[in-house]
Amino acid sequence: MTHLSHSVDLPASTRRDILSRHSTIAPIGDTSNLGGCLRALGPVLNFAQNRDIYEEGDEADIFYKVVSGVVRTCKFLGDGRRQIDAFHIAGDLFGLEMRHSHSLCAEAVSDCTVISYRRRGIEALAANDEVLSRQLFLYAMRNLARAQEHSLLLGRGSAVEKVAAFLIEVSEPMPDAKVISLAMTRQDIGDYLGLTVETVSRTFSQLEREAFIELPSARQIWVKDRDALRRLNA
Amino acid sequence: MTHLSHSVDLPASTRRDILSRHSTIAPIGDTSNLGGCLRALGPVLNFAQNRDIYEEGDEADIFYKVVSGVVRTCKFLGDGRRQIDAFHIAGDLFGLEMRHSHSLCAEAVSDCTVISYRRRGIEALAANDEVLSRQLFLYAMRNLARAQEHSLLLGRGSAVEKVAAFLIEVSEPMPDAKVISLAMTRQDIGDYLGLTVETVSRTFSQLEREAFIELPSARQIWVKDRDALRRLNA
DNA sequence: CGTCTCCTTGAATTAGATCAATATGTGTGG
DNA sequence: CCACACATATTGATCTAATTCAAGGAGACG
Repeated sequence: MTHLSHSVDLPASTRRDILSRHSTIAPIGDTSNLGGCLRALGPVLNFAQNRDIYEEGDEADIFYKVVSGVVRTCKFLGDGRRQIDAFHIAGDLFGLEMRHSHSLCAEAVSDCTVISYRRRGIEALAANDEVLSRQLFLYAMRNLARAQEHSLLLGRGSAVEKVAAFLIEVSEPMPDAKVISLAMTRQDIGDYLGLTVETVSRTFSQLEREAFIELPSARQIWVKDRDALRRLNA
Repeated sequence: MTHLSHSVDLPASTRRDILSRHSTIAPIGDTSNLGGCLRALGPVLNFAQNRDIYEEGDEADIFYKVVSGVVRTCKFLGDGRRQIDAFHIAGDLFGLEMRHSHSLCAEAVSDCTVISYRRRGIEALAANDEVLSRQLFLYAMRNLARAQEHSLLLGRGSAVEKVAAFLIEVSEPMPDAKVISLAMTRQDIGDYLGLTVETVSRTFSQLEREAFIELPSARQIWVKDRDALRRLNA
């Protein structure tokens, strides 16, 4: 569900992909049944790493589903401070809005492939399809519940609690993976958790020192004991 | 929209109500068209100040609309830290969930009156009513957009920015009111903004010193220049 | 090999938290 | 009506978690 995770193999792959090609099967994610209702509606698009998919304020007549790679949706303050709302992985929908302009922007964390859908299309369908319209409602409610959970973390969590929650979140969709490959930078993680890069880095080091995780490389994380991490969150 | 605001006159009014009886007309709030679809379904309930309406984990077969007074919905961490998700005023819906247990708890900030609805009822109606099901979707999306906006504040805002945003939020539904009566304590405001009571109090004092607001009493706030406050948020 | 981006670590700083004391206000019971 | 108790608010003094500033290090790529 709009989770954050590692990059997966890409059609237009660059050299950097070879390194992050750990190719675990991507989970279905947020879309669940909604995905079924939407199959084969739109064209496929590719975005290179760090490319904007859309900006805040852009017309929101199209929304997207991630096929591969990772997408971040975020908001900015006037002076450039950024808050990442969510990381989206294969199967997740993003960019579906109520208003006709986007309230967040979307950027490619890694090179990625997405499918686009016309919003008018889904609205027309939903009007005659009670299953689809229920799925739409559930989609929004699921994201809402997620946002509320994240608010608790942002408002009341310590740095350790935030990072621990992040690690649980990224490791959840792949419970059997020994090592998780992160597609995002420390800066991204900081902007997701309301921390600075330095604090994220220090907290990773601390968790490694305290034997909760191991860091074979900066972007590779071995979560040694997920339950112990979970216990860090009160 | 799930806003925070002053207490209004109550059926079972206590002495304290007489003091906060500034009786501005309560705005329609979050419900908008959804309200129309739901008229006259459930019984009316009264809750005294600080009473629980439901707790996190309770069965979510009923949801509510505020008739008068203010309700807070919140989450807790194991050690008692609290994050208030929203304050709900007259016209706002709360407690409508996707799962069959509540993911937040709801408490009466002031004495309040609410109407209850059966969830099964609305689900049955929505299946045959495309207008209602669209309203439900929009209701969820509106709350989602609100939660995302709030995350930016929680994750990246300073104390002054948070308090300023809060003041704008409470004063928005009553643009003509000279003085706003707050139903909630400094603790409530702190738990909404991810701050301590002391920081909220200090920030109020600071904003008064800097002439953005005036505080005739702790719960009465005169927002002297809303646009100036807005400029505090980058 | 040099450059660039990302990451880590250390030292100094600070915004906000914590601790503590006082004030204000409201409701209670004599 | 006053005296007291209890909630809530304010303010000051300290402390600390996280930020900021600064310096290196480690990959990745041309």
